Amino acid sequence: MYDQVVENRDGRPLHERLSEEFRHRIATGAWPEGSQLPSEATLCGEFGTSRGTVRQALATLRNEGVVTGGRGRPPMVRAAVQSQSFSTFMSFTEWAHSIGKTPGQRTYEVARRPAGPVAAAQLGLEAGEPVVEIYRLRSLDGVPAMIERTTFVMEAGRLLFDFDADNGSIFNYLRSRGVDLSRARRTIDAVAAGPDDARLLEVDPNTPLLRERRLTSSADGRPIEYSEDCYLPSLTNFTIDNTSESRASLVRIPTP
Amino acid sequence: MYDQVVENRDGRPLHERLSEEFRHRIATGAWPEGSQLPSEATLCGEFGTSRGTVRQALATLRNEGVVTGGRGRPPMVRAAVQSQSFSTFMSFTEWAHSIGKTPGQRTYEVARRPAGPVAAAQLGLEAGEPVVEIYRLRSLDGVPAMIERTTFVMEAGRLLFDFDADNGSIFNYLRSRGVDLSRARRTIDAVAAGPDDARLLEVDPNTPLLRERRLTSSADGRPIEYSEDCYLPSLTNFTIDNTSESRASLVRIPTP
DNA sequence: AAACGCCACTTGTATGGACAAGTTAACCAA
DNA sequence: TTGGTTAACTTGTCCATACAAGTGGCGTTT
Repeated sequence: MYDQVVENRDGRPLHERLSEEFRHRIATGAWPEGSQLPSEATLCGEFGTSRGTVRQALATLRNEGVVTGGRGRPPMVRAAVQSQSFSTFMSFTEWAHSIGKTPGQRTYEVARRPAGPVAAAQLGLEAGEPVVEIYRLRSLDGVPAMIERTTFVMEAGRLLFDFDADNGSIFNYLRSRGVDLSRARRTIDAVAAGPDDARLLEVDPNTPLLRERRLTSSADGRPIEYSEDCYLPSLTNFTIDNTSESRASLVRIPTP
Repeated sequence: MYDQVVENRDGRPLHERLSEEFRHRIATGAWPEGSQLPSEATLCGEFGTSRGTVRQALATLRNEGVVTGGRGRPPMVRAAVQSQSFSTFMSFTEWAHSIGKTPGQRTYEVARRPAGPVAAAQLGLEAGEPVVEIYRLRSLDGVPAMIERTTFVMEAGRLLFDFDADNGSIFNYLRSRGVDLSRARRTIDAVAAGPDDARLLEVDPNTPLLRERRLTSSADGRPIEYSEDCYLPSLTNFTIDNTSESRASLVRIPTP
């Protein structure tokens, strides 16, 4: 019955396809929130795999916070915020589509200029080295939602002059051009809207904004992009589930 | 040589002691950031355990983002923000100590009163059911840092009348009294400081604050506490590392 | 009826083996 | 010297097994 899950030897690991199937069952309500899911032995029988593989699949759901556990206790489906894939979390465009809204953008500037001190420090450059900066307003269903100030190292930035910044996702474009974007460090705080941002977001100056500073790097740690994104908190915020079983990946830190 | 790690059969699982030892080596610089750590086979030999156990220990470090991997590629120590344990993340007092600062608090109110609509909805109560509310100013090294408005269900709240709220950690106190606090959902956004909060934090009204709304529950999902904590963003912010390998546990969501 | 103990079942922990897939370095050949 | 191939090594995946530890239900005993 579920042979298409197991037989599909397209290279994807088995435990990955299993965890995907489990996620799908939870999303569709086949395994409702709060219900206890089948025992590991049952799942082994259903998919014809070993227990280790089933446990590996369940483990990925566990540290997404979707499934609880406990010795002797059957695992339960937990009411958790649904996790987002890396690309959904990185790309405003993809995120907007995933929540059923239409993303928009208006680009005010694409410029090659010497790096400022903050961006240079984050990107590991000397202040004054050339970078590409983009200044955009992002909207959801036509309503202004976020201001984006992004600084790219030249390696990635030079590609942007061939890109219509008013049309689509920079993240997906750069990926398609072979740029390795696979790590991101986000720091979240609050700032008052400056006069420019306030005008674009159509709010009063000094309105509090939710700021996300993001340093995106390649797999081997070379910085590619530094961005300061200011969200209208009435439209967007950030959520995380924590449990006592796992160490927190989101951490509270003192400002230097 | 490392027999004390393996031989210590005090009930703690072996893979947990291993991952702790690994974390310790990274923290002390025995395994410097950016270096590649010993092969799994080497670690098996060193600790006398099987490969599965070593891999399980490494896996916990992996989804904290501390260690990278890859087939054929030796695992490397990644420059990541150090993770915080659940209790460090939950308890302002414990967090302050972990960063070498002295926590302070000044309690302005401990009151039993009917639940307001927001707290009641979050805690799953009828509006008007009795709850215990606490209003506190938290400080770091004597400097005001955060305003805390917490609402407890009576089951936990009744214990607080026996507690000196100006002295120590409510979280640790409740835990010691047997209250099960093991899950938390945090939502982060930005708000303008109201007149009361501004006066206590010694800032101008309408200064942007970093707001964390937190619903803490027991293991089986019963809500215990709902809190709205407003941080001075100049002193505190939140940070998270993301990679393309894992689905994001921190998610961006539209405000209802 | 309540308390207790036993037992089946479940998950957590740990071991061992096997193969696949990728990396690195040494080696040989042109 | 340069290029490509090979071989050793490493990690990812998957399997099978065994035992420990906790849960819940059943039945007996009190």
